[in-house]
Amino acid sequence: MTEEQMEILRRQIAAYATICEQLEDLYRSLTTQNDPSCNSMLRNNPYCCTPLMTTSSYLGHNHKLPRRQRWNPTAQQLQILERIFDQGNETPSKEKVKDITSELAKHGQIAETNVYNWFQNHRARMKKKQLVETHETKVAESVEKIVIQSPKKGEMQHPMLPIEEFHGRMLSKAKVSDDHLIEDMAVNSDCYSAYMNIQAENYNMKN
Amino acid sequence: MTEEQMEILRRQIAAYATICEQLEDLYRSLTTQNDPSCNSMLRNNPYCCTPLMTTSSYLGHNHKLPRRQRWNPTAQQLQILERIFDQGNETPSKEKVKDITSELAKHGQIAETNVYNWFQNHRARMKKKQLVETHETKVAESVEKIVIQSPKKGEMQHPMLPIEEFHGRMLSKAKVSDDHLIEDMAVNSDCYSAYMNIQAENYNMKN
DNA sequence: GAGCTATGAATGAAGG
DNA sequence: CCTTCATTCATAGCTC
Repeated sequence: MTEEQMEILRRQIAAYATICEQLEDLYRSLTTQNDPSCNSMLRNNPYCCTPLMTTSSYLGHNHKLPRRQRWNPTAQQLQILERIFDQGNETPSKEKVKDITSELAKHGQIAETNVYNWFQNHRARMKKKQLVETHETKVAESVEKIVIQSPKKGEMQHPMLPIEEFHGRMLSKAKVSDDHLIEDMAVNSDCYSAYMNIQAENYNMKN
Repeated sequence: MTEEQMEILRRQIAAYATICEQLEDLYRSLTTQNDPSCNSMLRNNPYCCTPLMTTSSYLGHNHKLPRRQRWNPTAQQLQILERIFDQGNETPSKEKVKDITSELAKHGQIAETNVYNWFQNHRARMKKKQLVETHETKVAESVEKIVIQSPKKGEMQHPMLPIEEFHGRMLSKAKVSDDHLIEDMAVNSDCYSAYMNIQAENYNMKN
């Protein structure tokens, strides 16, 4: 086989490689079912991407497997969305969604469903986050009131409270019902961690 | 403060750090309240994980106190999760997640969110793996049956089938319904890639 | 210490 | 709204 024949073969292969990619795209655009294997069909095939297959540049254009993408808010869009969300986080009406969408369209590609979904998701997920923040606030306040204020800054007046005594002090202030007791046990273990670390830092500051 | 005192303090802190983790686990095993903050109590506490906390090796065993930026299942937990997954890999309900979480809490730090995420990820990734394997099996079988057996080894009896003809041969055997037709289009693009590469390799072997 | 893979987590989207 | 899925991001752990 002559070098010229090899050259022809390479061109042919390159051409077919592109056709394959186009077939993949066609498949993706036709099917309504998302098929994750689709994306990696060529990539994971041991027969593909052999040295010969890298010659797709023979076709003259660098074909870049376009992927169907989901909306990704730009930084500006996010900023605006969060601002609107903060000033009244009720679900916006249809009219409001329209307005917001046209506003955001100035800063990038967007559709009304994107806005709607964003508010739904953001609201639900902020709500969950709220639980975490509530918990952390409890820890911070408890440590502030019960632990930090007792020793003077920069020194340790009493060496490390035993954990039982520490919990006793915390629980005596916190217990309301059994449920609350259990919850406060968790808060207390955090508080005690904080307590220990602060005490240790105080030691360090003296050295 | 003498160095000896510091040493005692460090040991004490390390011991209490472990106690705190155990308290956390206890809390998780007792509560049925969905509390996503639980997992990140120590992690998100600004007072934790200060330099002094890295001295946990003082406890004698090399428990390296990973900073737990994200949950890492223990071997036992993984084993249980996979067992549960295998006996019915539908997404577990909220109640089920709670039960599983309590069960796993006996074997180490965990939160309901972790369990939920694990099932989501595991299910999705098993499914994807399955599809890829199915696809690759199809490609291998098709290439074996239709492509490789036709030319004799080391030579090419007919130069490169045009892709239309190739697809015609493949589809005539594969078509069952419209859905299957579409899917097999994708398989065929892979098969043709394989076909081309094998033919090309045959050429190369002769040189 | 720069890539690579596995995988925990975050997020856009869809359906009920 | 709530749940769930598909996809993407991020990083811990590994290899060279």
